[in-house]
Amino acid sequence: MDLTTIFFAYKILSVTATIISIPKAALHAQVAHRLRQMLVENRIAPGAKLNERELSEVLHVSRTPLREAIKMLAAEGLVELLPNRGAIAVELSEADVQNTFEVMAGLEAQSGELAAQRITDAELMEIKALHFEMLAAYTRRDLPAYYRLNSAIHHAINAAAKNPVLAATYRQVNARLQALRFRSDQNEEKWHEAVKEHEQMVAALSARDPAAMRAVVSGHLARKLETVIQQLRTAATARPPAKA
Amino acid sequence: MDLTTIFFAYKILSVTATIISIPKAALHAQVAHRLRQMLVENRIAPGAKLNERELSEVLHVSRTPLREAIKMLAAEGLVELLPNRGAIAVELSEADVQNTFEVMAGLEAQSGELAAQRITDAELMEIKALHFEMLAAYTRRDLPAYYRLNSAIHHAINAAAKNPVLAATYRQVNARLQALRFRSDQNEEKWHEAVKEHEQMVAALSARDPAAMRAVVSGHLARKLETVIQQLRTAATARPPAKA
DNA sequence: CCGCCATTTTTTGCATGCAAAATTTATTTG
DNA sequence: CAAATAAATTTTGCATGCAAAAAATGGCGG
Repeated sequence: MDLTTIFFAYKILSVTATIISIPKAALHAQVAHRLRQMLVENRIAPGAKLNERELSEVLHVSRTPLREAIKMLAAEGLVELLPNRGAIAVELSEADVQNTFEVMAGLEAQSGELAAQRITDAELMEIKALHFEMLAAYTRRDLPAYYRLNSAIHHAINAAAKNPVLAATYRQVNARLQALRFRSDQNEEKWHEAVKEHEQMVAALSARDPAAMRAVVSGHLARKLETVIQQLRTAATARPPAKA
Repeated sequence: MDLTTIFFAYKILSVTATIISIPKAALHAQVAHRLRQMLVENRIAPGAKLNERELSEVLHVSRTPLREAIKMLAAEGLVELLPNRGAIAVELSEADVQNTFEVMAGLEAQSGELAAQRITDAELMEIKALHFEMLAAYTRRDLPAYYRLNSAIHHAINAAAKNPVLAATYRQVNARLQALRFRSDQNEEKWHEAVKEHEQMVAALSARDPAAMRAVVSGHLARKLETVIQQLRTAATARPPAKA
């Protein structure tokens, strides 16, 4: 066997990889992704320390790519760096939650406003379909399915706004809040309100009415904030401190 | 001399450091700061490669903290990571610039809206003072001073909005645009318009009129986008490609 | 002379090593 | 026994080393 054969084998693999387009992501990127998930799913509690040796063993990587991933998460606002003391998962105070929600509300309102201007008929139909699926999940009181569809709808609205920068900014700010919502159970009445607000969103999008869409989305987020704050307070009284 | 003396000396230093509060920032943070400056000031051209060996020599650090800093800048959207090929300074297409400006406009509009609701008399007075200083700079056609004061006013409005998360998000998105504005010379007519719009902002803040403030800020940003796009196009025709 | 392929050189990405700082544990003293 | 200090341990932060990938160089045939 000659080197040419090896070379071509390599080329084929390389091309295949390029076509599949995910040959293997860089290690630090993989680690960042997994850590992000762990943070968002509350598998790492807010305030908990990120021990480098420990995590490098769990994730089967050396400390170098792990540390690079942690720096990225810090820039994203998911962890906080303490000089000479490593990193901890961000712990949002009630004020932090309010401020973050305020920003989220602004971003979603803008997203909705733009979507109402730019949405295509195909996109609108798909959102309507998702909306009906969500109604089904609501009727069954299937919370996981409801969340999944709710998130899909918001994602679809973002896509319809046709602004990738806005979508990325939204995702980044939203990531910090995901950890909060992750285990939030629904109040029946609020849930009903939320569903009705979603109806109004679909109506505003169908009417291509940006101002109406902004108003509905803003109100929707304001109520969501209320719900989260309530849960935050009851949770805080039940379980005083946060630990690693 | 005994160890106790050493211990107390350490404690004193430590406390002093805490009071002064900048004993020495972590190396990766310093590097990130310096790189950020270099990118924003166009000392690293858009599209240019960030050579690790080269930069580590210039900045007098090893590659490890440098790489950590680059990862942070990537998360901030100032550089782009190319798998196995390092990082390059982001190069914004015209569409990117439009999308980024759209987000900026939304954030500034919200910031203005909130500021109009929450600004204190003291803050308002300071903004008015800065505004007069800016008028002085405009009258002298002192562009650097004008920019500095313009930026100070926007910063003050952000502060008056009393939302640190919004301010941080604003800063991050704005950083990507700074590189563009850095060497933009002013068109006399547009400049005059901008100054008039600033007058309207002060008026809206004084009147504590959130809706008016949002409208003025939105218009202001829309015009700024126009100016930047114009300059981008003339610059693009003058100097076709970007190089390292 | 130009394009293509093999070889060399450079560069990136990750692992490891080592010193300084922080934390924990042990010990001493009032 | 408690407070405080000293020693030991752990942990972080940075530098260096090494393998793999990419880029640059050089040689070959057309």
